[in-house]
Amino acid sequence: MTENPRPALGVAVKRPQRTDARRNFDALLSAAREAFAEHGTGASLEDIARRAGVGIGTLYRNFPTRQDLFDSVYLGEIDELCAAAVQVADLPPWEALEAWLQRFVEYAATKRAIREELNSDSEAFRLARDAMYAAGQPLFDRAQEAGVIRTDALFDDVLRMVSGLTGAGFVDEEQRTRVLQLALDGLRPRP
Amino acid sequence: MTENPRPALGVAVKRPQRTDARRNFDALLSAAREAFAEHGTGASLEDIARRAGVGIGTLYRNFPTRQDLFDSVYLGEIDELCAAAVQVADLPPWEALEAWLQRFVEYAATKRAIREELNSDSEAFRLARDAMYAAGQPLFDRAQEAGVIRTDALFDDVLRMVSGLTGAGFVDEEQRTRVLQLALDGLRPRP
DNA sequence: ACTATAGCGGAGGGCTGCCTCCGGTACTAG
DNA sequence: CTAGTACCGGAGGCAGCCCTCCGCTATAGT
Repeated sequence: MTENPRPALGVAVKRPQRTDARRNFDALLSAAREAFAEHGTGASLEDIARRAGVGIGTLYRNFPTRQDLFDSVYLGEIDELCAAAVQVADLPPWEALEAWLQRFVEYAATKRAIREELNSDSEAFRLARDAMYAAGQPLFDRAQEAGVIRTDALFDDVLRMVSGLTGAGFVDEEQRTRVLQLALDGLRPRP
Repeated sequence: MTENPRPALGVAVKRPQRTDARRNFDALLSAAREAFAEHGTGASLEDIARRAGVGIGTLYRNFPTRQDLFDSVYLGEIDELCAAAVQVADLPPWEALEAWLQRFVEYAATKRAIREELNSDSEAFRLARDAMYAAGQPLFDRAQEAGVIRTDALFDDVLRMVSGLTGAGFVDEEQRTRVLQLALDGLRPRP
């Protein structure tokens, strides 16, 4: 799960060579994932090191800045999300877009830090946003050309709408799905 | 603007008697409003005191806990928002609901702290949520009875959807309005 | 087995924020 | 004007976080 060496979105921190070092590296990554999800962007680095059962020095050696750690945790996942866009490509236009967005919300809903950062203008997240656009725009265009999305809607509108929904704190998964569908129905052409 | 003594939502901190003390009290409130909007719930209290040109002791005397300050800043405003629900009551059902929600988004969009807290389960914000429900539900019901809102939508869905949109970070006010309208269109009955 | 070295970890200095406490200030009533 | 007191403000103790530095340890190649 964490040992995937894929060069996510071009921003990378190199994984150490020695086996013990790799174990620590992975433990840090997974501790950070937890902490960021729980406390958002500002999670304590010392706490992350503690969770990982590792000295604070080890954290800093692997990830010199908070941003490095943050990027390592999330960019890979965003990458996967983008990849999911091609997996839905064989569905009908509307269903494909819907499925992808649903997956996006599902993913982001539990990641407080992602939500905080999504609207920020940090370097790495500009990349992430761009990637999301590159992945989603074709789905959107296809649906629009097929006439199942009103012509006055922009993909940017949709993405931001869905980003917002992501942080809305629903009572359960079911409501989340329901509301997303409600909102997406607003995209259909009015008769 | 800040000298309104209305007992907002029942949670209150009493405003001091002496004129100089009242000046400080108001200065704190307005500094806090700024700071909370800017840095969210975790804004530094010492910074707020500084902005208000007041000693930290004065802040703590007036607002013993962060929550007290927070409540004093926001509950009054929420109260106003609820009051706005009756002001739109003479519009047609759909337009009334739309206008009220639009106003809600407009208000909350600039208040980072509100967004953070809206989904929390803090005591005071349960009150606020309840008040919002009491204010908005009638608008919603009326629209639903008038047949301009699909029957499978719940008011809770709508409120959460709109809460979410509130934190979506749009490029400009125009986009915010547009997206909200898009999302709300999803509430209309499908032909 | 042995050694060179990649990697470890936590002590420590600096910083910021929280909150209390109390000597001093300045308003207001008379 | 004066006295009583409501109110001020910041020094100071505590806590948590950031980040660096360096003596020690465990690994990997021979």
